[in-house]
Amino acid sequence: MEASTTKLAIEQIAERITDAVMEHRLPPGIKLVEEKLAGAFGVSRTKIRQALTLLAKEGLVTLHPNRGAFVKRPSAEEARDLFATRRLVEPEIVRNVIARACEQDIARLHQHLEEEAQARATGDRRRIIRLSGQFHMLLAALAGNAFIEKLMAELCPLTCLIIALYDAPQTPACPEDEHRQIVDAIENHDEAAAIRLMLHHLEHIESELMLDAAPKLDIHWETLYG
Amino acid sequence: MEASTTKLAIEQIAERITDAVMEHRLPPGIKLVEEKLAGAFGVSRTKIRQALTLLAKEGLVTLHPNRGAFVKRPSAEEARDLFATRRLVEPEIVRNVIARACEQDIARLHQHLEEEAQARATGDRRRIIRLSGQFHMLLAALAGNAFIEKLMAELCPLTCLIIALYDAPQTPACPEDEHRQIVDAIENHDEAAAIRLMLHHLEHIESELMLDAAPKLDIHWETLYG
DNA sequence: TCTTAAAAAATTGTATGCAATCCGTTAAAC
DNA sequence: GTTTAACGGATTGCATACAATTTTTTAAGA
Repeated sequence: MEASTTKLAIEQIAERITDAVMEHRLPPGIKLVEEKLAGAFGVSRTKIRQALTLLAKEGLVTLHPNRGAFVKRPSAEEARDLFATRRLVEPEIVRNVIARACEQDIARLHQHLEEEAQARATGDRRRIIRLSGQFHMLLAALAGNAFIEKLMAELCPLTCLIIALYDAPQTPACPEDEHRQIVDAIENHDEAAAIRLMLHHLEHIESELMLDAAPKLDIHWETLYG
Repeated sequence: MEASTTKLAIEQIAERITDAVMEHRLPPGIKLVEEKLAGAFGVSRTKIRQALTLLAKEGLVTLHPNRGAFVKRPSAEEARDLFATRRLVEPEIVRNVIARACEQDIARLHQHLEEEAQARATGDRRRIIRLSGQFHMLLAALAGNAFIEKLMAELCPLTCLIIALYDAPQTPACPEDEHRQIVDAIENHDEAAAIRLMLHHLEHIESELMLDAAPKLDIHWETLYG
């Protein structure tokens, strides 16, 4: 979120804020002060304001009138709705990818798995979390339906947020081989297996959350910039 | 789109523009000049601009840098993607409504059917088109999943747009009884029938479009305000 | 008459300034 | 000591002014 020399479009600003949320650098509930962001990005408040309305539409940010913008704190019910939606949509994504993917697409998937493995090897937890989400966004992109792709582009950052809020203290990040197994099944055109693995993967993520417990209340200022 | 005395929030501005699109008052491809809208709504361009970025995110408007905002002209491929998405999502909506709907919800559905019948009786074609879309939005709202509701709130106006672009010249609006039959099946908790009717309804709408022909090219200025 | 070039008008992109609102602090009252 | 009121600073909401860009108009040339 450091100032940049090139002029940023509002979508790019929104994207950088989204990345920060996905990497848990901006925790749920934190206030996004317009002037601070304007300074950080080297633009006027006008553009920040537009970026924030965009993010609010996306659902990543909550706008309280006259009080400002805050990173969303999804309720447990929203979290359940989100996973229900993903369980509906992602099997369809898998079906479409199997039906449409060319060699180049498969190569991109392998490349992504490689990046994930690398992030795991270096222990870069933030990158691991973001890449985990982006795996599903990549799949959605390869499925070739613009609306479903856009939906997943919203649901994935929100999922990261939910994990930040409801994750058990010392849960390890999603096991890498679940992603790899899904790619394997896709490559083998084994639709049933791919869907089963995807659903299992989603249920696995959701089951490790503590959706019945109260969400984490406080922002962990000490490690915010750690 | 006339000027108003009360101060409009940007969401309300976006909503009024959406309504105008749904009622085919703003045809696909038309340019939305910021100053004109600002005058019409009695606000400054700043707010119009935010409303337009919102609508662009929603997919109802296309933003060409330095050239302005235009009501979207969805391609045939986008139209097919849209219906594919609706065929995926709306059966789930029907399932959830059957599982969750209380008497009050059913009453709202009946009330809506009544409004549709009334619009049909008075021959108010614009209102018929908008209400047809809003029937599906109402169902989505009753399904109780915020993400699916939001998705449908985007897909329905776009569907109206697609109908404006690809509809056969003298196709009558969707037969009313298809909506009524769906509500009947929901009331009877007949999930299989409700889903079958919904899919049939969607296929019916899509099949009457001329997605293989070139979209209507020009804006019909003569009847724009007719 | 058609094409090209230049000037003018219209429109978008961005920053800034000011009013309205909210938040935290201090002071007063009970 | 606790609650309430009022002040000052900070922040948001909005309109406006100006720069950058595009579109339209006008004029000249082939």
